[in-house]
Amino acid sequence: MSTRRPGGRTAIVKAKAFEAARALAVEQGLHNVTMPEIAKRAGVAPTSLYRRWGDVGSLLMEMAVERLNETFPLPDEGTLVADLTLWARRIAAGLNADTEVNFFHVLLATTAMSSETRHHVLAPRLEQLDAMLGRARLRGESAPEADSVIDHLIAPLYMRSVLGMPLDDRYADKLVRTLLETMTA
Amino acid sequence: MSTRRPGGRTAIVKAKAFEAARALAVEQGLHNVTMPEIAKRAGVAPTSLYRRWGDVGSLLMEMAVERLNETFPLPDEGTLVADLTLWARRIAAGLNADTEVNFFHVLLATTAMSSETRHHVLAPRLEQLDAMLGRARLRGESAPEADSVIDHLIAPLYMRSVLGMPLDDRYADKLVRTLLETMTA
DNA sequence: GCGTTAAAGCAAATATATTCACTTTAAGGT
DNA sequence: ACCTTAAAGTGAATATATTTGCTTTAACGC
Repeated sequence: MSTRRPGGRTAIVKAKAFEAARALAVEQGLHNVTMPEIAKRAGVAPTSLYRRWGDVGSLLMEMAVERLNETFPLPDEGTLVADLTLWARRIAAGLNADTEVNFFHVLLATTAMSSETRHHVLAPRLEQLDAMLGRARLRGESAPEADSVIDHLIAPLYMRSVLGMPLDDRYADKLVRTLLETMTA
Repeated sequence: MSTRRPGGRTAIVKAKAFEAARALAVEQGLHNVTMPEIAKRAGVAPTSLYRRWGDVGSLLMEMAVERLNETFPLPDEGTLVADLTLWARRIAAGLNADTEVNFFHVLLATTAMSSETRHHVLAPRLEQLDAMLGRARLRGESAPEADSVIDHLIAPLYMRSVLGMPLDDRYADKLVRTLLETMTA
């Protein structure tokens, strides 16, 4: 039988590879990260990385998804304003941090991505967002559509990061306010 | 003396290289485009490309900027709604077109870009936007800040393209409406 | 613990990108 | 037309990424 063996060494290689990839990405930019470099920094054999991930793009993508879920879990604070505010602030902080990879940069940098892959990666997040908005509605709050949140909260945050415009809590809060006002209007 | 010679052959090489780069980018994705491939398709020597642009990223970036300015000049239609609507619809159409490179994809894919380079590339566009909004104000119309246009018109369009969400004229129009309403509110 | 074998490591082969030293072509000034 | 030389081309050298075949290690089931 073919039994998987995700424990011990395998897990260690993955952790070391992801950490090396993250570090290299923030130090020298996503598109300068290569398999041999990751392998060297992680202290593992390049062959192991090629075998498991095929190419740098896939490795970076998996790393970024894992990090996204660990670092930016969708909040559940009891009110929608609180949830949105916390989430927006966290994203702003992450985009500012120079130890963090920008998830959307990775999404774009690893572009070969078929629409299936993209969907596979994004769908769970979208579900979490829907869940967050659903909870708000169950509490009797009025909540915007998920699409509106993407359009007027997430999109501006990432766009500003891409354009090199400053991002802070005040700005994040303003986006939340605009989003909720537009909805009631 | 060192006199430049941008005419004749030099211009032809540039045109052929840009066209080859565009075609390859839309066919196989930005990150699969290589110098040797561009050279082959363009029918020019790889050395010429390396000498002139240094690396693929710079070549793609220059190509994308040139295309952006040719394909999406900022409109001047006489009213702000008309300007914004036309612009938004053009961007939506460009993002849908499978013969067109997505400028922001390039901006991100060629990430090594220093903030100076980024500024250098984006500043002219920002000025054009400011000019467009300025014209509206001179006509006595009330116009949003350039930042708002970026946050609530440009950002959603590109974000939806990245996420693989559908983009059409109706959606573009809706964004324009929301933008102008939010402003007056 | 022990055996099986998934997954890592190693070394060498191959493919691909990039640079270098040099030659040829033709743009722009006279 | 003719010179000068910027810019393109050529072929070979080098560097770097990727693949391949084989060996070693150690995770998981008994």
